[in-house]
Amino acid sequence: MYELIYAVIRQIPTGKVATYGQIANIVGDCSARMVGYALAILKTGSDVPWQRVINREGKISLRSNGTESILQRQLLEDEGILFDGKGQVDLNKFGWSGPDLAWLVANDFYPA
DNA sequence: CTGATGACGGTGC
DNA sequence: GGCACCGCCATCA
Repeated sequence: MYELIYAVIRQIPTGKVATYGQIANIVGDCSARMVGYALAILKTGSDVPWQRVINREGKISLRSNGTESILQRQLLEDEGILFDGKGQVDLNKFGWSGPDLAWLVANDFYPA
């Protein structure tokens, strides 16, 4: 059911990040909460780069656990994404512009 | 079936 | 600029 959301997230290139709202806007048929929930039920070992999805503040969203946020940050830094002193990502620099138009058309995401 | 919850976001104060 | 509230809708109890 969340394949649609996962498919979009998989399009995020290495070294870029996207916000929940961005994903929701691309998918179009769901709210930001759905994106977050989709990642919440995502199990470890998935091929979905969930670490590249952060909130609109450019910060890593804490799960109920909260400890994995550290891992998420390390994964992002390993991809070349830098954090400022407040642990935030510069969306203006690492923000994802969205998937290729060709990909959108191929997946029937083309905006009406 | 009904009510509560949540990796969020936008608006209002 | 920071904080409180409301809306979003699939999942869970």
